[in-house]
Amino acid sequence: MPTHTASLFSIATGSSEPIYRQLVEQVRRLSASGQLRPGDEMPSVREIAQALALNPMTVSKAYSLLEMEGVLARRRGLGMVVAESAPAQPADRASLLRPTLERAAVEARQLELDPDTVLSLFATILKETK
Amino acid sequence: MPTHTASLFSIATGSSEPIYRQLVEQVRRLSASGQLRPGDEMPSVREIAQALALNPMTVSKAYSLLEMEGVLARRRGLGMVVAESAPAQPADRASLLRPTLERAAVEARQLELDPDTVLSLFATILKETK
Amino acid sequence: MPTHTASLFSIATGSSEPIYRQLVEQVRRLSASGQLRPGDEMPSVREIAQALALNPMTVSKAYSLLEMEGVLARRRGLGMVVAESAPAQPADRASLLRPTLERAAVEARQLELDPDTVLSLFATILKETK
Amino acid sequence: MPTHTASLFSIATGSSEPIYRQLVEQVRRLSASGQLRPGDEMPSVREIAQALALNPMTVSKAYSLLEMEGVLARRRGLGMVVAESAPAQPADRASLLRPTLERAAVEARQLELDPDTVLSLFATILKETK
DNA sequence: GTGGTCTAGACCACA
DNA sequence: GTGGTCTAGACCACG
Repeated sequence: MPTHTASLFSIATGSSEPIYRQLVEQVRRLSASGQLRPGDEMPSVREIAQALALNPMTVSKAYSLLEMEGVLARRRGLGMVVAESAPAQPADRASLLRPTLERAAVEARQLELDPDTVLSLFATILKETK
Repeated sequence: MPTHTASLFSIATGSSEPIYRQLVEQVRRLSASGQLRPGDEMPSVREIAQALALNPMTVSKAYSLLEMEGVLARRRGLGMVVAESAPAQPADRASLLRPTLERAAVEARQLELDPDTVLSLFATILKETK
Repeated sequence: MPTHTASLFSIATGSSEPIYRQLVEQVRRLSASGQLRPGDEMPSVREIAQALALNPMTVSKAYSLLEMEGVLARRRGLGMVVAESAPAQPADRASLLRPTLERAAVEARQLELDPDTVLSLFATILKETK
Repeated sequence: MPTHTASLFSIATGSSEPIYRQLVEQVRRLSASGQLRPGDEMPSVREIAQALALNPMTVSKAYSLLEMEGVLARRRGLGMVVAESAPAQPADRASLLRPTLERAAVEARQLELDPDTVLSLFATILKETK
């Protein structure tokens, strides 16, 4: 199933997070959650670059990294597709979230915040985000 | 009350986060959590630089930013102290944690993870970190 | 509209005012007076550094402060531009001059100088400066 | 006539202007305007330091500079007095104000402000300050 | 003693 | 190409 829209992605050019990394992580998550499935065709570099007003090199760099990771595969003359071996197990999904949660835990400890307080705050935020 | 130890700080030189920013955020959290209180004398630039094997200018940059933020105050010729107006309310402490939690919530949603799963994972990580 | 000349700036290396601050204040005034307009590309750090025979880090420090102030914006990998939100109203221009005028007024009062004398002296100086 | 009060001076420790320089300039102006007259005894270093909560070295540095300038004179065993030769002509008084006015003129020019606008603004400020 | 500024020169991340 | 970070080492102003 081809993926026609470049609007899959939402890029914050003002963010401190590099653009290419935003792209990489979004594709990684879309793949892990099954919203992108093995065999899906990715939009071309040029298409994404134009749609998001980015430098094509930036998009290309993201694709290259995703290819090295095994999330995407390059099909000569056909563009990039989601790799057949792309992992989508729940366990992996959770592991993608772990680094951010660990960072939050460290910050909470430095702030000497009570774990229960932190958990209930996080629960509230999770509901707001839903 | 003077602050004698430069071991207040733990720096990860290998991190992608700039050293001066690690220092800024640690002081900000120590102040917000009340571990540094208004009037406390900060260790001198040279002291921290030597203790952490950093260039004095790196430490100085962190101090300058903290002064601009209003967390620290400069006593000319005498060193830096925690500013009298430095905020330390619990509400502020939680707000310092919010951005990271919000980011985690967005990532969880993109991964289509169940909120309860996420919360229990976070609870586990909080215990590990304690 | 790109800004081609680094000769926008005039630096007094002998002054007691730090170079980076001279740069900051000049950009601030050029922006407030409309000589630099939102979207204008600033000369690169290296370009200014070479033109004025300064260390690039000195220029970079000025740019960083201006970015924090919201006068300039960073386009990653592309250089700095004048921020869209940079203020340029006449009211603001006058307010930028006020502190110096207030200081002069206080000094005049301490010297017990007649206001009319002071004003005519200032008028003369304004003509000389023009 | 002895000068008993150290409250002659108002020091802003938070100002960017060095304390010793604030002292120097205030004495200079008080002398130029005749509020301090030749032969007047100045408060002792210790007295000023205690009254204003300053480091005695800071006060001493100011006195030394004023002595070098010829504004004050040291009378062994008697402390500092205002020098007999201390100038108080109106011309000198105005010249003490000139640097600040020149700075204001330069800033006004850089802001491309109309001289008449600047003058009327200054007139207003002078009235407020009176 | 304190912090502030500047230089020269290196390396990195980003587009 | 762009700006960001860091080091090593110097000098200065302040108290």
